[in-house]
Amino acid sequence: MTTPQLTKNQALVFDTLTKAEAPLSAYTILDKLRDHGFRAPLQVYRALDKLLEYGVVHRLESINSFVACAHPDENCHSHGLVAFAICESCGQVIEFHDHEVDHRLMGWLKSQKFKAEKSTIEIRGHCASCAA
Amino acid sequence: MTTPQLTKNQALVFDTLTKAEAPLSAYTILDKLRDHGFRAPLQVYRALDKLLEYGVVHRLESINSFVACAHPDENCHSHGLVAFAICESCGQVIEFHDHEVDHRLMGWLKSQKFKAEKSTIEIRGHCASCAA
DNA sequence: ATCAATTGCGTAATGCTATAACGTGTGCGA
DNA sequence: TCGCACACGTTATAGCATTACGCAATTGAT
Repeated sequence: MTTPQLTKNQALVFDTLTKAEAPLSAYTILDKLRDHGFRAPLQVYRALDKLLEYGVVHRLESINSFVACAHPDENCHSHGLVAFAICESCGQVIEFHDHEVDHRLMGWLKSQKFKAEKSTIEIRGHCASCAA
Repeated sequence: MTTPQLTKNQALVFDTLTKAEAPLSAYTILDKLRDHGFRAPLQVYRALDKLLEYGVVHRLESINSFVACAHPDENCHSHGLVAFAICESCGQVIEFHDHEVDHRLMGWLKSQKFKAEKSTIEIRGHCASCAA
């Protein structure tokens, strides 16, 4: 699956996330885009939905925020599982793909006859710079 | 760490979660406990905070809900990582502990000099009964 | 070319999730 | 008995997400 041409709103949201150094909440994105004509949360959520669908943005469930995918080149949907380490001090996010973890979890799910659709792996703590 | 005697509110919330067949949101718990004198969200959240601290309840970040721990005997804080499979049809949750996954993730975190504090592994999909 | 279906967009209103900021009562050790 | 820690109760507010409605642009089959 290749990423289609982004619409104006989608491009604005994506650019905002790309330039940010930490995950942003939908409402933070909204505030940053008011000068570009954004007025309501739904404009952000609709763009985010598409960007998530295209796999160029990730949602961080544990902090209700969004980040641009760290692998602009490849499409993230092909990576299987993705894990995130989220620094609670500086907000920085490290993205991680591991086939071992993937394989192990999938094996367990299979043994339970569970059909996986979406997955979330998020570790919160402190990054190297912030861990005093 | 052993679980202290629960207060009245904590016990009410814990019982509600234990009897439920699926995860409950804080507000759902609140509604179920109105007859027992609960009137405000904070009463629920305060009880939940303690129950989470004691390790007898888990928070499911991806669906903003809470479940009683599936291992009443042992204390969940000792298990290291916990993974959940959440059925999007029936709401049932399967809890899972795996040292392999644990070890692998911890290894990666260590290589990044990242100090982990809280972790979330949640897989959403359909359980054996619901996957038509 | 036209009509229908799809998709994106804008706005307002609403609902759900979580916390802040008060103050009260109770038990307990110094 | 004073001070502290902790649980509790209430009100208000902040933060996150969706529902519902209507319009505009695009596509694509007839």
